[in-house]
Amino acid sequence: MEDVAEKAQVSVSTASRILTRDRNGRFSDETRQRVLNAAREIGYRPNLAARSLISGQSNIIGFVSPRVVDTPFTALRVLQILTHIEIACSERGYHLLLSSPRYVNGALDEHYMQLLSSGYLDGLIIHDENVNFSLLEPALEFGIPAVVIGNREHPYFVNGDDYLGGALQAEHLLQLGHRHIGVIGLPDNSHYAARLRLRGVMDVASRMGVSTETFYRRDGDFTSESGLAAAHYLLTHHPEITALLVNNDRMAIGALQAARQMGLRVPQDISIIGFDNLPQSADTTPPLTTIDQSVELWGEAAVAMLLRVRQGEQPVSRMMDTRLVIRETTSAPRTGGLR
Amino acid sequence: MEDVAEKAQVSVSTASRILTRDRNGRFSDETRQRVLNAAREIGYRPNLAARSLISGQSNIIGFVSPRVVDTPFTALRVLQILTHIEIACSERGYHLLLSSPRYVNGALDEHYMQLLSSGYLDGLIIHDENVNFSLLEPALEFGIPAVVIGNREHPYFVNGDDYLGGALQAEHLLQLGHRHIGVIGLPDNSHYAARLRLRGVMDVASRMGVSTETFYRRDGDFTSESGLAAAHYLLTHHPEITALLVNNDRMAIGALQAARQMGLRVPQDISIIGFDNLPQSADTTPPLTTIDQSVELWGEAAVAMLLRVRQGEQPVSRMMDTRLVIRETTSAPRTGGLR
DNA sequence: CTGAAAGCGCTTACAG
DNA sequence: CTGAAAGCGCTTACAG
Repeated sequence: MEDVAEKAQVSVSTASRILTRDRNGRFSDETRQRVLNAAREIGYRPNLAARSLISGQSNIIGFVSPRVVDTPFTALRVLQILTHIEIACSERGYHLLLSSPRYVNGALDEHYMQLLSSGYLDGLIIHDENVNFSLLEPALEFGIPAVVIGNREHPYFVNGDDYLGGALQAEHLLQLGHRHIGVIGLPDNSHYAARLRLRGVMDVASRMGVSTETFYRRDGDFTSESGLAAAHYLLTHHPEITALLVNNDRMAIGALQAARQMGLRVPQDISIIGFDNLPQSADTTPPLTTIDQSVELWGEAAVAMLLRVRQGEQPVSRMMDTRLVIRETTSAPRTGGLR
Repeated sequence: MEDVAEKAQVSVSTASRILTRDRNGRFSDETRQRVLNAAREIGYRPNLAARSLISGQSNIIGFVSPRVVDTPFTALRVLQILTHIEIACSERGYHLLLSSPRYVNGALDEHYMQLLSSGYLDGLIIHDENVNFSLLEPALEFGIPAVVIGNREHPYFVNGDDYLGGALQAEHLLQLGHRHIGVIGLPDNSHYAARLRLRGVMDVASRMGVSTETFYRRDGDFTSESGLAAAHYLLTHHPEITALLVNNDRMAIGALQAARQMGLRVPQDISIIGFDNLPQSADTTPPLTTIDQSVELWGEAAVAMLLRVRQGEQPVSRMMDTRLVIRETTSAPRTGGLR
């Protein structure tokens, strides 16, 4: 920068002001040109660390998603969100720092704390789906502006409407005529979204006057293996089941395998509906009926919201569009009754 | 930091030295304790931006993967690698900065250049698979230590053995007795890996004395849709084909759908072999035979290698284990001859 | 073993 | 419209 100033025959202050597009103080067009040219010739690029030190701004946004035991559980959804966060950040000139804090002995890992206090972060997008612990609180303690994905207990969040999604799942199956339904869920005290999805299911049943006594529940753990096991269990113990309502697509894909292994045709013998509409869900055999939550829009929404929070505004949280995607794994139950 | 020094009744210099575990200068245990305690009580955490400014070290490692047009082409593999890079970084106290540079009018985007010159990066892991442009060169110009994934023209790389993988694909199919083989590849002038895979295929054929005149090739573009289209084309135009050898799993999954749509049974009527062993490839119907390249180990390997490069060492590049994973989409061709 | 002082590369009141 | 100077929070020769 000194070199630039010298070459343009101005002071370092002037160079700095022109290069940072200081809104105050106008400069003669001529000076500006001299500085800009000099910078270009020298190939000057600002040192962000120095700028960050003094301005308190780093132009770095953090995205954190907890690592739970060994399960990168919602990996695909996280990737989708991450991809779009990266695009949104880069369009706005921000860099993206990624971290996946874990819990060791019930405490957040030191590395995350260290990041929060590093001065590196202008803001944080927190993927905070787990009921049992929060990545948000420490961030708030450090005064870092934050926006949350996956949980609605924070003033600023971006989410799908999980309750509505669950309702759509149940409505679809019930309208098709299914009454004996296997529900593959997630443990109640794990994720916000899972709880809401199931609540939506139950509320629709009661609204439609359908008894949930012939709903049989078996929980999985996000993975397709657990979906396979749960489906196998349900279909074996409750042969009257004609449809499987599954809490996420990964487990639904497992359920699809279970049906195949048991020699059941989908959807003729058994209907299956998932939740998430992963990219791969259109490619299953047969293609999966599921719930879409426009995750491809979440990243942009989260970044935009975060930047407004930084500026002291109070943006309103967003519930993204949720809709039923009917493909080929659902149909009316066979009239013949039991399989 | 000043507060810590004051509280511990030492100079700022001393506090700094103790807190950074300066290898030189020993300190009386008592002083050290005083400083450490003071730091703990105050909840002192270093400002990394300042440290970075002076030391020239940021403790940030960058991972970049190019965004090619609108195709987040190897998205799943990238995620797998990214996940493990993140783990490896965090275990070593490094943070991870993510960027996905694009090309605008043939030039790398300004945002990437800005990142390179920001002083934020201690090193770079570059996912550089595309033959047509390189993210590596600009990094080297800025003198940033770098390690490459997906390309072996750089001194330091981590890769799978794509040539061997292609050879394994072909060998498997040929040993089963297939001679009329549809090859779904990628354009020759796109990716290093794709080219090598195909070369392995061809070399094995000639080594086994099998004519490749009954190999029919049709290229896709990574996506399952393109795999579906290519498979459909091949199976329609060359009904004598008994096996499909596909350059990646995403396209293989599309091929699986094509077979299904055409009423062909896999593997009885048509065998299919993919490449990558994506997490979802075990969950297809039927489960996909494919090539595994231990991608779950690449992240750790890349980070370890990068850190050694930073220290001025010259680590040897790594070619990761590549092996055939036989599942249920391949079998001997039907003896009856044509379908 | 410990401290005073300079300096990393930038920005920003404060003067003019 | 422009410059001299202080300072962001830390580290590191240089002395003692």
